[in-house]
Amino acid sequence: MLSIMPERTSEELDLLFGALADATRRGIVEQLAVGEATVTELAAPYSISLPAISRHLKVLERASIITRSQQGRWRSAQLSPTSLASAATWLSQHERLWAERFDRLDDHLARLASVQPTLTETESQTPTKS
Amino acid sequence: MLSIMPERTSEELDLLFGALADATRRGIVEQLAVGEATVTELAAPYSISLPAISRHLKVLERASIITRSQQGRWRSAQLSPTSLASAATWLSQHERLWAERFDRLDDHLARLASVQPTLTETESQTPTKS
DNA sequence: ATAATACTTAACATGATGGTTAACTATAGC
DNA sequence: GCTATAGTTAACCATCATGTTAAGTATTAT
Repeated sequence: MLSIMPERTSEELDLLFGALADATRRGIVEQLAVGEATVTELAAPYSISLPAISRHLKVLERASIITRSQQGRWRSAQLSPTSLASAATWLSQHERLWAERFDRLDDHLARLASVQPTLTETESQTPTKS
Repeated sequence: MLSIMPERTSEELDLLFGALADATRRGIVEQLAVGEATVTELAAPYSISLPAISRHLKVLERASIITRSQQGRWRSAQLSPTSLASAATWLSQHERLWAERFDRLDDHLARLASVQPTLTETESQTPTKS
């Protein structure tokens, strides 16, 4: 398999998936997907304290999901280029072993690539036995 | 036949990503990708106790990553059809916002799709764990 | 019936998480 | 210099996670 992404160690994957296993942190990632933001901006949607946000950011940074920079007294966070892809790669590698399921994901991704989809559609759940 | 995954609640994503944030559990998923296996078989590669494995399986089950069945006194685990796709979907939806990175992943997936193996065998258990 | 096998559940120790408030650092503005 | 602003670090607390061993359940084998 062509290596686009560097091999992640097990610990790196622990950090990566672990960082995503929290709603606040996923929210921050979503917010950062729109664009770079300061800590206070990132904290705004939540009712938790700034130190709590600060620590969430540290978790995301340790997982290489974000990078941080400072200008003046403002520190901004931005999404790291390849991070989430590592998680996606792990998933796709294991999904690959279920052919139809993989196809479905691939189809899904292909559509996402082309246009902005309307995200509600009845789905046909076909339980496939291995 | 676009099958967008069902919307996952935040808690479901917590469980999903949280379950993958552990090397032993990812190992179990990898093992199950080869085929269904019993608890003892799944435990074999690891130096931890059976109760520990048993609990890991419960975590994976709660995250809907696996399902379990019982025949006689043997309980086997099998990968659940749509589970990992939910995580992959979340990732792809957020990756989408970085065009080139997404394209790279999409390309990657497309290549995987073309070399797709058909792995529909029964019980070939090979405890090769690293 | 008894014993072995394949697990699970219970009880417990320990460390990691996620939140808090209080105190600290550093820059910006007056 | 003084004060407000932006953020981090420290200390603490409650809860969850992950491992252990011991005991329990259910099925297979003798």
